[in-house]
Amino acid sequence: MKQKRPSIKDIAKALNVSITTISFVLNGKGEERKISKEVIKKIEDYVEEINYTPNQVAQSLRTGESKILVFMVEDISNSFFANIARAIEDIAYKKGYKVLFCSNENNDKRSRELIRVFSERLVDGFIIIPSAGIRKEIEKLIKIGIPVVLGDRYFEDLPTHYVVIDNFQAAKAATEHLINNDFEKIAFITIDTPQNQMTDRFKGYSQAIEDAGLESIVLKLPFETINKKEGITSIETLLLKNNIDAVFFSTNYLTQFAFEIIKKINPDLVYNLGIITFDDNEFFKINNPSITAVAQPIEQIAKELMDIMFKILKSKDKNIPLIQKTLEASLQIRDSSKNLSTKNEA
Amino acid sequence: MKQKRPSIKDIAKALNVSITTISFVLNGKGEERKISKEVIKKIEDYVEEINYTPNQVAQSLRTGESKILVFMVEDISNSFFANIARAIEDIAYKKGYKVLFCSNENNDKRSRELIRVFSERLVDGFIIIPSAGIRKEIEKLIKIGIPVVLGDRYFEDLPTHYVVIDNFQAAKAATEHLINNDFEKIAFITIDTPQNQMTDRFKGYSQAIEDAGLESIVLKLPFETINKKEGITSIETLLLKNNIDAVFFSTNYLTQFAFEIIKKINPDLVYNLGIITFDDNEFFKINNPSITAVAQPIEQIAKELMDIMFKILKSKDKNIPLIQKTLEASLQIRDSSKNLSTKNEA
DNA sequence: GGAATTTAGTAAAACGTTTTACTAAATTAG
DNA sequence: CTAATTTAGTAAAACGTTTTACTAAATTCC
Repeated sequence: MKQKRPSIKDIAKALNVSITTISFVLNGKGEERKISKEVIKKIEDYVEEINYTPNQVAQSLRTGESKILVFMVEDISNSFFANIARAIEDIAYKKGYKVLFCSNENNDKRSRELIRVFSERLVDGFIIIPSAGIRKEIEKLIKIGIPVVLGDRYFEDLPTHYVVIDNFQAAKAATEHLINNDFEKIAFITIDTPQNQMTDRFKGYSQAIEDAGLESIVLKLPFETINKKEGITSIETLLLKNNIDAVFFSTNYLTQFAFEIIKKINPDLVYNLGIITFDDNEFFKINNPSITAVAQPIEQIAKELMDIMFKILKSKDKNIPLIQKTLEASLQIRDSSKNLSTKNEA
Repeated sequence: MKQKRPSIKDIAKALNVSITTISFVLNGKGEERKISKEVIKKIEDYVEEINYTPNQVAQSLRTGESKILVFMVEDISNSFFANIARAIEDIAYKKGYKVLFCSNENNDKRSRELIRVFSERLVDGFIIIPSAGIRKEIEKLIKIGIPVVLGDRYFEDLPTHYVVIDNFQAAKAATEHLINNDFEKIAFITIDTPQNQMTDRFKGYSQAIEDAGLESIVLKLPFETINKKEGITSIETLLLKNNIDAVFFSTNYLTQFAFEIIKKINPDLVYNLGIITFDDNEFFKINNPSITAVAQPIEQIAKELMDIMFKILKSKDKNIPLIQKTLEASLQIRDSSKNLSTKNEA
């Protein structure tokens, strides 16, 4: 059943030329290598006719390039990562690269396993949203000479190329926006992780709260408790006991998780709370109330990541200086950060 | 800078055995090939020590297998596809396969280009959500002997393996649900395409409407008009002029698109309309009102797709009988399909 | 008109595996 | 004690490219 695809050798036999000649022609080096017009035409025509395409595996083996990149994210089904993935895909295919996606669940063991699978000389480079504990593995990849670019977060003590956003400023601005709208008991709900995208958001919140002389109310949820009873209880407790009037969520899946809880406690609560979330989403726009969100510049992030990747790939052996980009996020102000009560009471 | 990774040859030199022996040992054929315990141990230890991993490209070239699958969807950033992708990824990596994702934008030209890129003997199989006009290309892939499984839709006149859901029943049940809730002017908004996932949904709606003796109100939007002025006008016109009391959207991005318009026309409109959408989403649960949705069994779809793929891969040369699965969707009943007005008026 | 150069290619090695076919030594059978 | 069999491996081909080093013939130079 399985047909044997034609190889260069078959073409050589059919046209009575050497495989070298064919290879040169196919790689556009015909003129340069002084192959005659007629032979070039003959080869091109025949290749067209039998619809020959080179075996990429053989090309890879010979050239050492696979034209495949890995994009490792926390979870490809999360809209933030899925959107970046889409943008990266577009750029990659335009440049003749393919992209292997994988989800590390922000889990070190899984990250290591994935890196191991790929580093077997199958891929040309890694774009990684790293989990907290894979500093060593990243370091090793770089030492071996495989191009690596980190996204969303990085390791403070490991010099790598990266693209992140200014999480401190973004979180500070978001918190200040709530403060300016007369919210006074503003809670910050975040993930309990040492990763700097989260700690910076926390710092931004803290700074704004401190500057305003307000009370800091923070809930740090362990990643594993999301969508679990333990997480639900923590959020319920916070919402009910602390008499808070606003919440700032540090990431999109927290918001999603918390909304279900809020809805269960009291469907009206969502209207009475000031709400801001990190990471924007189509649905926040159409929700009632529409949700104010810190929007990361998805397209730009993807573009910068890929720009760096291609720069490394082009530079081949010689090391290029570190490229570390910090982009700006933008606050999408919507209904959920309007304060409907305080002013009237005053 | 770039270190040369050790190859079998290097191990052979270091241990003074032949590369054949090493290959046998590495592939677990040591005992079978009567290699002595000591040599096996020596090789395994050394491999462990230098952290050797075989070059997958060379393996691929030799064996003809790349352990890479392609998953081609309309748009990887669409939550429906992103979720299937995630499930597929999990299954694939467990079996030692990697997954290349790509988005065809439901566009024939792009689909063809992608198939061309991949069919160059780089991938072991295709899982494809096909655009309308690539029947020929799919046929060619199958003829060449590359495993192909279609998802979400298929070509009526082309015998292929596929996994779909019973769109007719799902749409009929959803429409009947609206009818049972006393909605009487139920509009169906869909994409103008001949693909059977959509035509079946349309048929399901039509059947239910006809059975109930109601008026059929249908808007078929060309794919290109989504998020464009033209599409906005069409939806606005439908919503305003026809005095409809319910809407059934045939796919998630239509719902998203329409909600923005509904919100702009009149924020309260969303509460007064009966609404059902195809494809469920976390956000429909937390929206106000929560949105009734036809939920496709994501995990099951992914599992069936991969089951079929692995069956084909295992069967190697000999053709296996066609596997065509039709799964059931489930209606997630929420606020948006409750009728708040009609009963009271009566 | 011979040397130098250009033209128009080709042969063969290499990339790193897997696998088939072979072999020399040791063991067993009769 | 010889023949047959088993043990413990090895040599070499093959997968399909790219690329380096080569060459024979034609052309140009002076």
